[in-house]
Amino acid sequence: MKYFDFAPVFKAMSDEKRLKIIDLLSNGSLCACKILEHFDFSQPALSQHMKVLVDAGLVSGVRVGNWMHYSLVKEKYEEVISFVKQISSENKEHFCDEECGKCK
Amino acid sequence: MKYFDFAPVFKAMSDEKRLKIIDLLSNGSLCACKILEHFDFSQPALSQHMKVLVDAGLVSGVRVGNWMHYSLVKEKYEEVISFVKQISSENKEHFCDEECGKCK
DNA sequence: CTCTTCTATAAGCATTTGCTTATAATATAA
DNA sequence: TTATATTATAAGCAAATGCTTATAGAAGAG
Repeated sequence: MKYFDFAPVFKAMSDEKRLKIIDLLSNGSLCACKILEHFDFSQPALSQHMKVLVDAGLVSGVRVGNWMHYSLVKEKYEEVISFVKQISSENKEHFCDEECGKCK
Repeated sequence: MKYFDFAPVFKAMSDEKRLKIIDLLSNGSLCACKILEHFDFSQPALSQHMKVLVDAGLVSGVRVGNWMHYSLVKEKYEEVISFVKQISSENKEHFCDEECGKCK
């Protein structure tokens, strides 16, 4: 089942600061140094957060000279939305379609 | 910003087994013992997973005699969907609406 | 080249997570 | 009551997470 692929995506979204980073990037790309201004932690900490977001496919980064420009991968959020719709909806194939015999 | 409230929800969804539990419950409620049949881990491990899902508001549990009947809180998934839409969409108020001065 | 700026990586550490086994709590049945 | 079945909690442990400081790498300016 493809939801195995989404666990790392939700893990990347399970941190308040990373959600804030996503929000910051929603109106357009920003360089790392600009994102860092919104937080109290160190530059390496941000670099690690960005790596988590990039590895999850939620954010992409391109180097422009000395700066890393990060931006949202919009399609990924569409995928997340349709996944949440699918996993929570009835009338689809899933693992347990037999009755629960134990529970009377 | 309300996305601070969603970090725990995504944390609950950041585990493959818990996503599988959500999928199992999508066609109707199941008792814990029936859910457990789909996994290799112990009964206490499942109990802890269910607690995470219930605490996040993704699943509700009611005791029926000896059994706990778990079911999805459908509205919560609608909330998650609209949150993902909102956080990834442009043209909304967010933290950083000034230009990135450093990045020329 | 050297120097500076921006970003990434390495190592260390405290906290959290996810499991285990053992035990307790809850509810039914005899 | 006692016995059984289902679920929850406690304690312990290995692995993962998120931060720190120190260092390294990458790119532009002089």
